[in-house]
Amino acid sequence: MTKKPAPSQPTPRKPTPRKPTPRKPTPRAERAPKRAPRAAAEPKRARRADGETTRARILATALDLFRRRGFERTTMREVASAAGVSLGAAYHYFGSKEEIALAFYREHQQRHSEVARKALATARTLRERLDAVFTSVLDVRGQDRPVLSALTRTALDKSSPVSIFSDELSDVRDADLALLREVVSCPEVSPDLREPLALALWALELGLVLRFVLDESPGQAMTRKLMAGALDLVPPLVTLLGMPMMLPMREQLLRVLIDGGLLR
Amino acid sequence: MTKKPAPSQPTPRKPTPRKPTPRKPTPRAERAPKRAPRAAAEPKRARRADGETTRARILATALDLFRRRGFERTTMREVASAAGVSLGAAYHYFGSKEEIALAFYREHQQRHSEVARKALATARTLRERLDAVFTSVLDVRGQDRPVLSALTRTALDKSSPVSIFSDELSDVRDADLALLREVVSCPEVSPDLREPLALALWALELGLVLRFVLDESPGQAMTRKLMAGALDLVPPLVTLLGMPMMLPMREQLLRVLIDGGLLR
DNA sequence: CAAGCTAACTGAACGCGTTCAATCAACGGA
DNA sequence: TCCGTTGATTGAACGCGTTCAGTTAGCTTG
Repeated sequence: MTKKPAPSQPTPRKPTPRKPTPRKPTPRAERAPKRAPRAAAEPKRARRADGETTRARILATALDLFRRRGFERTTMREVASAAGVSLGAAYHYFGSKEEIALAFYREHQQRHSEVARKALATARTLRERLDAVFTSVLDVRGQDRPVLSALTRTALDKSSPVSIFSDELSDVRDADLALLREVVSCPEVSPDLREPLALALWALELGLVLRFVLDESPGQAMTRKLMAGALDLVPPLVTLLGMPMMLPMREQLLRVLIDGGLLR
Repeated sequence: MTKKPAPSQPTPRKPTPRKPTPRKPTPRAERAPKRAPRAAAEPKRARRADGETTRARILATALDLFRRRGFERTTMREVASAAGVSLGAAYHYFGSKEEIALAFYREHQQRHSEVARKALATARTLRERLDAVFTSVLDVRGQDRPVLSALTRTALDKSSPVSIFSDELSDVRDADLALLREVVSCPEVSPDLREPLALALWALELGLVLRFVLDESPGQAMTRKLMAGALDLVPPLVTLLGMPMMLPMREQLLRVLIDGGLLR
């Protein structure tokens, strides 16, 4: 059933590009240990799973397939059937394939924050602190480099909700920036220089990760060297910027960043 | 005809992601004025057009549709039928939809080179010269900003032949870099600083264009301000870098760029 | 002129992401 | 007890990019 032949219109029926995404399952409260109320002694799986569980299962299955086969080569049909649900069910929980990738990226960011903060705890100098964050970001990203390289293509697309610049990912951005704000919170950096420096370091991190993802040298040795060099360069640069003769330039730089909508 | 039901394999039949692109029509030599040898007096269009012409027609049609409807909303079927050819013919000349976009991008680069070089001819100071290039890039890109914003997503994808970093676009990259090398070829910049500075300015240009494409402020005023600020900042920075006290830092920076595979 | 070759061209079919009308299961009142 | 609501779930269908087995037109060569 579900007839809808209507072969009269060969023109595209969908004028909107792709933006609906009005999904919002999130049942919010976990419903007790989950047991059938009538046939309480039934050992086999509940016929109707609760949403949270199914969502988690789809996500885990998808991430596993992404890692093993890559993002592009994994189809939504594979994800659905490997997770034991129908294709439609997958779309009930995730608005698009990219939205699953977003969850993937979130997981990465979280792991990075954890590892980096642990390393930051014992780091004293600016160089050590920056090293803690940059090394850990490459280490964490390195485990899924092939998958990430397939996702860079969506990272810049502002029409996609999966862009680094989208509102949906603002929390990830903020978490990353927070990490770098911690890095610059040390006596070597004068307070009024901290905010713009954190921003600059965030941009540097983005570039470094991009270079890392594209780096085909064995073990990504190129990017590791680049990182080491950047680490050596930043502290002297900060010292230089802190000198009194640099004040006019510093003020100009700040004005530019603010006028350009990048700061404050 | 052309039967091939084979419904036995629900698994994807195409293990390779998408990379063939072995196209190479280019008949190379234009075949005389093109006229039917037997019915010489026939006024209607030749039944079989020559490849170059058809290719150009498809390209022009596609660019027009991209500009009017956007890249995503334009389908290959629309392009083909608007150009008066079959779908297959379009794929005979262009390996993919993105490959047409690549031609689009090439056209942009060419226009930019022309405009910028004209402005460069009368520019003396470093600031004026950089202004010539940066202003013209925003002016040229500005005309197709909406279309370009749909293409940023492919710009970073190394698996796509349309990435800025792909071999297919190396000529465009080189042309852009050449422009910036011209910018730094002035007495204000010491010769050994020119190459790394050109590279840095190229990166700055990329970032500026990205900001421009994402900039939703009216007239992209934000990005224009940002550009003006950057223009004010670069010459003093160059002067500073040229000072003797900066020599060790300069050498270190150079070593880093070379080690990181970004220079030389 | 026939045979052979090659580039131009065709359109049906495929696989994939995505949509949607419909069905089903569980719960909360009346 | 039945009814309405809500969310989980299904799978057929759609549109699109892309592929490919053909066909056709125009040439070169014998």
